[in-house]
Amino acid sequence: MPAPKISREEVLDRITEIFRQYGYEGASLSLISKATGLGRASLYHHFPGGKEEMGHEVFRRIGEHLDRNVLSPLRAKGSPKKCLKNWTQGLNLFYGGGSKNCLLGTMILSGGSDRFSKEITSTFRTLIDLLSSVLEEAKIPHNLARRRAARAIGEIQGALLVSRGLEDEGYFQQILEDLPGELLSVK
Amino acid sequence: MPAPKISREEVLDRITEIFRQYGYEGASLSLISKATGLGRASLYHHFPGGKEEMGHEVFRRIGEHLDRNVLSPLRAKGSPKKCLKNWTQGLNLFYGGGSKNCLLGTMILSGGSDRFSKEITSTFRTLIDLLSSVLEEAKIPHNLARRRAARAIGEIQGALLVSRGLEDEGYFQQILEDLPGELLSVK
DNA sequence: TCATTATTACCGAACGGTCGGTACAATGTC
DNA sequence: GACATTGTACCGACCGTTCGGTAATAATGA
Repeated sequence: MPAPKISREEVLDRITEIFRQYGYEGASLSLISKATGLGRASLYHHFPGGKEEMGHEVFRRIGEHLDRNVLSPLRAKGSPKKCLKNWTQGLNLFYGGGSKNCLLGTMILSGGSDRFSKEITSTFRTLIDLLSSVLEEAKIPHNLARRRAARAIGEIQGALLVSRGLEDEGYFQQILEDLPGELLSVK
Repeated sequence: MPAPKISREEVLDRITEIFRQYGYEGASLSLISKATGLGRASLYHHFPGGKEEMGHEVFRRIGEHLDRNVLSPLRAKGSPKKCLKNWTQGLNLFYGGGSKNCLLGTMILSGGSDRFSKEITSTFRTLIDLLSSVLEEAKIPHNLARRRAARAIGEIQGALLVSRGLEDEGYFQQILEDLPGELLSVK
């Protein structure tokens, strides 16, 4: 076989970036072709299922990235406070300090909601489960932990959206800074 | 002149619904034509500027709705607590209990961000200004009031998005219920 | 009062262009 | 030669938009 110009994972990363920026409907094959350097035919060779298959693969890939860069701190041993600090740091990097959209949000509001509802809900659930388990480790009662975790996930999504709406990335950073303290507050 | 089949404001309301559901790019003229009962060509009679003019008009119209149904409680005389309660009630109605997208969020993440950035930022700013002024009336220091108000707007957006992601409208309701208390807490 | 004229509302058909997707021959590597 | 990979050329469907034309009402003048 001829040496691929570019690895499959690298292809997926670039497609991810297009989906993230333009949403599912806005991510045209022309854009994807340009971003990957692959012609239409090549794209269909790698993803016979077309755009929809690309979408599913992108979710798989983003799951890996999320796991490695964002979720891993939540699984690490160490004080909950430290865990959460590392988590928000990971989030900040993952979202480019507030400059990058979240693929989940973009997909939900740009026509991918029906196609990828399974991936979307399960990703949100994983996030909430993991976060709330850290809170429980900090002696926060189960129900409260779950409520706070769910709320925090919403806050992050909202912060990404509003910081874009206000054209002020500082907004995202602010929310992120305050999160660990509020999640662990005894109130 | 022949009697219009449908009033301009009614037309705008239906177009708004399409934009809200499908986003700017996803809202095709065919969809809009179907929703309004007007042929594609007729739409250009009412909106010579085409889809983009429709977008701007939709923002004007949604501004009116927002003002009447959501913002007015914040301007009313009365205890801040009462104001906020009425506000969240208005929000709940406005967003169909969490079942309807927010036009702002949808536009931001579906290709309308550049075209309508002026409308989007100014709407967010108005919301934050008004909300924070209510908090200041409740003796909350200026800076804290502004931070809490901004955070609340983000939470609402996040709640709408995540409730869709989790396919659980209860999530939105929950956030909404807790908001007034947290905005006014002395902590 | 009644025909005439403007004005307005609307639509069918078509424009050039892009969409996601496919058929197939050519290429390069083993 | 076998086979994975790719470029080219193409498809029908739909995109936002425009044009030519029709029909209904309002305003006009005799």
